[in-house]
Amino acid sequence: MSAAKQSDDRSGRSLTPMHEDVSAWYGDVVARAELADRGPAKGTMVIRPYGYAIWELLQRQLDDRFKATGHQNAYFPLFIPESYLRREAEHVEGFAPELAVVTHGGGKELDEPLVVRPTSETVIGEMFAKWISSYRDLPILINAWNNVVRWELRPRMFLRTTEFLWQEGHTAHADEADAMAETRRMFDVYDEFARNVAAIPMVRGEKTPGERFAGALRTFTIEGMMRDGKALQSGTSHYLGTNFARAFDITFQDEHNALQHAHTTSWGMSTRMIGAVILAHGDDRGLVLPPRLAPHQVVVVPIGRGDALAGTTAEAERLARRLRERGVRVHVDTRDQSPGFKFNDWELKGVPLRVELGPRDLEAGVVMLAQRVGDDDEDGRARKHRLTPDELVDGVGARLDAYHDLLVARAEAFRADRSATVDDRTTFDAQVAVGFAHALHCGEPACEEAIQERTRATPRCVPTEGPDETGVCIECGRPSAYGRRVVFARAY
RNA sequence: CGGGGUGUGGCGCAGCUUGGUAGCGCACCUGCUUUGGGAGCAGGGGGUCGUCGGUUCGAAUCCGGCCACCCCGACCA
Repeated sequence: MSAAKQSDDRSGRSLTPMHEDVSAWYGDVVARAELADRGPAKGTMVIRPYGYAIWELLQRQLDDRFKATGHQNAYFPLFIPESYLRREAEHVEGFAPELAVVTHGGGKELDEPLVVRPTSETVIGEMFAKWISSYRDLPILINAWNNVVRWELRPRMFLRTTEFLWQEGHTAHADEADAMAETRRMFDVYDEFARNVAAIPMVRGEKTPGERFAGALRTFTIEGMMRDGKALQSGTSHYLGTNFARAFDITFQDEHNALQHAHTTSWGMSTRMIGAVILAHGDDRGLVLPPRLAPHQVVVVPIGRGDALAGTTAEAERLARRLRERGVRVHVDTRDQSPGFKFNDWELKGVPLRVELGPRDLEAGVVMLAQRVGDDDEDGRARKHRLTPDELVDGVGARLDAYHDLLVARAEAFRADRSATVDDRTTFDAQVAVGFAHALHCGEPACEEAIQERTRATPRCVPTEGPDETGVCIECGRPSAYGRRVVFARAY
């Protein structure tokens, strides 16, 4: 980034405007909202308390969904013998370029190098083989919360770092139908989670062969649209067939004494989802957090000086206690800063609701309420509404829910505005420059590459829902594949 | 790996052309005054100028090597 394109005042108070330079804006927000810092080694990231609090909320709500669908958590090792990766041909090929390999330990060269897991299909396959011998052992439904390492050439905070946190689900089933049902079930869980927790409407679909997970037969993905019109893959669910079962001897005896290979699945969502939240909802004032992921859903700012401040602070604490009783995450900002500073700071940090409580309010028995987005005045500032403490406390749950719905509706409207069905190349090229293009495609990898070469757009997915349609490929004119339109976009 | 940049207090930068031993803004500390949209004044702390070597009486500045990081492409959750 050239110095000239950066904000005039990156050290000061203003963020780089999003329309000016999304990349600089993103970096500013991550730093100034105290989500994360760069680690000392290239591509590494320190997740700061505010950012980690978001991750914990995400983690908990996603984990609840895994438990509700019958999964159990377990932990598998960080180090994997290098030879394991080689056992599944496509899998090695896919991951070889981004592996970190440990060659020395305890001051000695290792007999066999150890790979730092880029994902755990192989170790888990090995363990499944040990644990499974009968159809009665199936299905086995496991999830692991861990860190993985993929050597990245071009890191970007949260979106693509060398080490990242995620969960990886791994299951084994007696037959294809059961494994496919699992693949789709978790795909639905991710989609539902993205919408109902992260407030991001997703395009649901299946990856084209070229974009599939290395070693998978089918890969399902949820793709969100970011504020710059680019797509972000936010969760994937794979049907692995018997590929890993054959590579790791995951076999069982069925009801008829016949030896069979298990059908496996895997599915993951990562800290990248935090990047999705930043890029899907943020604006020129900074972060915009969906209430279910906001570490503070409400911030109360007491105003005044001297005795008056002591009075408003005491009242703010009382109010906070009442809100907490309703299960709301509240923070009272008692820092020695001006009110104006705090308003801007919490807007930057994306807090959904702000309550101001000054001497005049205390006198009148009211509080002032402002919300982060969706209710601005002509000057682009949040409108302030006068409420009694009772009204605030009684209405806060509904207000947060409405705010969540507002974020979803806003993101849907934005996506609709930036999506189009296109049938000619000129329109296609213009469309992928600003958003999603729904187009017919022949399915040939070479043709996908030609499109990417020219427009930097890739097929994101073949939507799972939507009308059947056939015709000719937008690029080469040959008959279309998939029986559906394909969503093309530039992607993170 | 290709292309483009940058390395100077915590952050952002100036100084380098024309060598003379480091400065500005923000942040930080202290005090007083302030507090309804990023407070003011005064005082103060903090930097072997990425690194190694060379030139020179003297190097942030000139020369050479090395290293690191950032941005744009190819790979990826």
